[in-house]
Amino acid sequence: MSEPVLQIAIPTPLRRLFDYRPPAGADPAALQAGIRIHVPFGHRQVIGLLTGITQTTEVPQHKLKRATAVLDSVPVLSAELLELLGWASRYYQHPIGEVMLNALPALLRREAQPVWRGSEHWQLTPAGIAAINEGLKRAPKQAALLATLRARPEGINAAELDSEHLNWRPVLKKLIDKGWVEMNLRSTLPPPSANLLQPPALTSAQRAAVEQLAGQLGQFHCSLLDGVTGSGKTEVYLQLIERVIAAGRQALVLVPEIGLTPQLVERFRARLNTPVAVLHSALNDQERYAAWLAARQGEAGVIIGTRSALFSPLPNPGLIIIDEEHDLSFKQQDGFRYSARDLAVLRAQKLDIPIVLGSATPSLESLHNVRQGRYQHLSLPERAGAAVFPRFIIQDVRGQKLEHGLSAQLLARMQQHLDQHSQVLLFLNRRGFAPVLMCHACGWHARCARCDAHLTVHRGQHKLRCHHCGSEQRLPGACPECQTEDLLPMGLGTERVEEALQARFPDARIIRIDRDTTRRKGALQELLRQIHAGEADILLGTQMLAKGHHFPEVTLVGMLDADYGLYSADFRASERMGQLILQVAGRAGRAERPGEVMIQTHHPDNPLLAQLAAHDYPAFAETLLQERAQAELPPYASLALIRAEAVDPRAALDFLQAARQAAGPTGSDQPLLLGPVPSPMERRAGRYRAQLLVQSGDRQTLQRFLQHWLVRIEQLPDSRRVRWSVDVDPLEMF
DNA sequence: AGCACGCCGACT
DNA sequence: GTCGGCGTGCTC
Repeated sequence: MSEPVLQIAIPTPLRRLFDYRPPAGADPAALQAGIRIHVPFGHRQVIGLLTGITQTTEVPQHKLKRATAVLDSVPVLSAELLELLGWASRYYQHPIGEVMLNALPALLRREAQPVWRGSEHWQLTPAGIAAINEGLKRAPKQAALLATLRARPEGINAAELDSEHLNWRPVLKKLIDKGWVEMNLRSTLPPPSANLLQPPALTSAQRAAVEQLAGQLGQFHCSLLDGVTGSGKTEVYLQLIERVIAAGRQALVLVPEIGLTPQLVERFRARLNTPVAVLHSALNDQERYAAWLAARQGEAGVIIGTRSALFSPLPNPGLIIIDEEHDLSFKQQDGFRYSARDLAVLRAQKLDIPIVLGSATPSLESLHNVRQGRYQHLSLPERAGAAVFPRFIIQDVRGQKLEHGLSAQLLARMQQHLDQHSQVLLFLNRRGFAPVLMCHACGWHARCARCDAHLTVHRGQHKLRCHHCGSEQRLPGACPECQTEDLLPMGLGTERVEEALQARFPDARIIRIDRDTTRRKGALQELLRQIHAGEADILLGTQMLAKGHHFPEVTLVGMLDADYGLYSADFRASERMGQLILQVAGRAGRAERPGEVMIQTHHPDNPLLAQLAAHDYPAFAETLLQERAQAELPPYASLALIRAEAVDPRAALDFLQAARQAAGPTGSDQPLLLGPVPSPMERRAGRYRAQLLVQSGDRQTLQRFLQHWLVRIEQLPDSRRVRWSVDVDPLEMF
């Protein structure tokens, strides 16, 4: 009898599995698909994943090696996940070994037998409690930290402290030295709260949605929960999850990167009678492994996380929720370029459980799926509570003299709202002081040495910075070409608007929120706290300000420049602009004072703006869908984008040209190849970039084509001298 | 991607 | 004489 052959996924960019003989003396019963296994690979030992067992192999006997050791007694990937990942590897054309191993927590990728040591958290000691009662007048920082600790008798970890305190470590050290605080290691998730909050009353639409969805638990259903901002989608999720937990099953909740805030997690923990495992980028490897274990052991009834949490083990699957399903962060933008939203739908289907895609501004893809009858449509048309929709004002700024980007009308309205002690929110999707620095004498522009881009002026830090490669230099005092000291910052950024606002409204307290003001850990949380505490009058920011946060005191929203999305090279720009405008608008308005949204534009007659202003997202989406259908773009066609980059100016284009040749003749039943062309920003970080677009009306056709074509591309002589990648269903077209 | 092998230039 | 440059080839 011959030995079985193990098919192993190896973390390498090679697009295949590798065959091995079983480890010496291995128990055949121990060789289950989904276990990790040590194997010799080339000249090193690696951790691979057993995906299957066969009896035959094409590999010649002399090449076939013996695996070294079985590492797991229980599979780390269930059959269900193995199948999903195999499918994803084929669909996204990404090497199977990288796909499989990436689905595991880093600790399992690296270590044969990781040890869970527990995560650090801190608690007050009885002496600490006594100290608070005595009062600490001379040490305000210590007092503040003690207050936080007192509010969390079950203990608080580093990530949570980061969100509430700046530079807390030295202060904490003092408290530990005094014996007021002790560090403990927690081995499991915090247990569910002893006194859970009661669910609030639902609106009729919320109740209808919950009932409809609850009636469908136990089998696959994909529903689009189309709920305007403020309509209470989260409450629908919570009540649905309560039923899933009551049935002894698990719910997986995926949220966008910026959506996963401590407040959201708190809300889940305060309501749900189950341990909640949280997976996000700020976790260290130990914490990530702990959350993964809690999911796999079924201890966590809810797993909430960003994109990669999709691959969490779910021994008792009951429900998947994708919140803000239109959000771009569900698509990974490098390496394994998967869409967590799309794969989640497939996972739910394979698990035969329901999935809910929630959004106030659904993606055109999802709306299309509703029309095709693939998704069920549930809508929450009203804002919960007494909140009213804001009124839109389309402000024509053509020919107007703008004061640092602000029209007279917007300034006047701001004054009105500020006089009524309301908050005003201004949105400008450009950070820094000015996007261009020009010499008034000779016309010189500050350009990045490594990119085809202007350098942005950051006046506060006296820097010129490239927003594409991150390089920076001192702000010059004089033109490097003609030495004239007459350099003009041109155009607007949030920093400049902030300065202008401060001059225009000297008494207003202004808070700017963009990547520059929130870089420090915990800085965003602190600014948000100030806003909620009413310590701000004007909020100014980039899209960070638009997503996920709720500002009940804001009654006026101003979009300084809505035009960039209307006529862009990227066919998705207008969809995104619309979603952003409605999201920003959703920040305004509450019971007593309905909000206003002023949109400054040079295209006041654009029908898309009119549809948004009428709160008619369906009509807006319909217009865009018709455009997409006409242009044969997604969701009416499938796309794949091959990107290439190289230091040599011609290499990327030449490589893609060769790739195009390698595709052979294109018939009418074959996908269309468009390009290669230089990328919209050809040079970035010192590399020249190009792209080749593949388009087909049929997904399957595109799949089959890519599968054969990529093998040929890999055999091209330049395929190792040029950095290249495939992006199936690309969202960003450059 | 790693990693080793291999064949030509300037060094203790 | 050899250290090391990165081209080329392989990974069951």
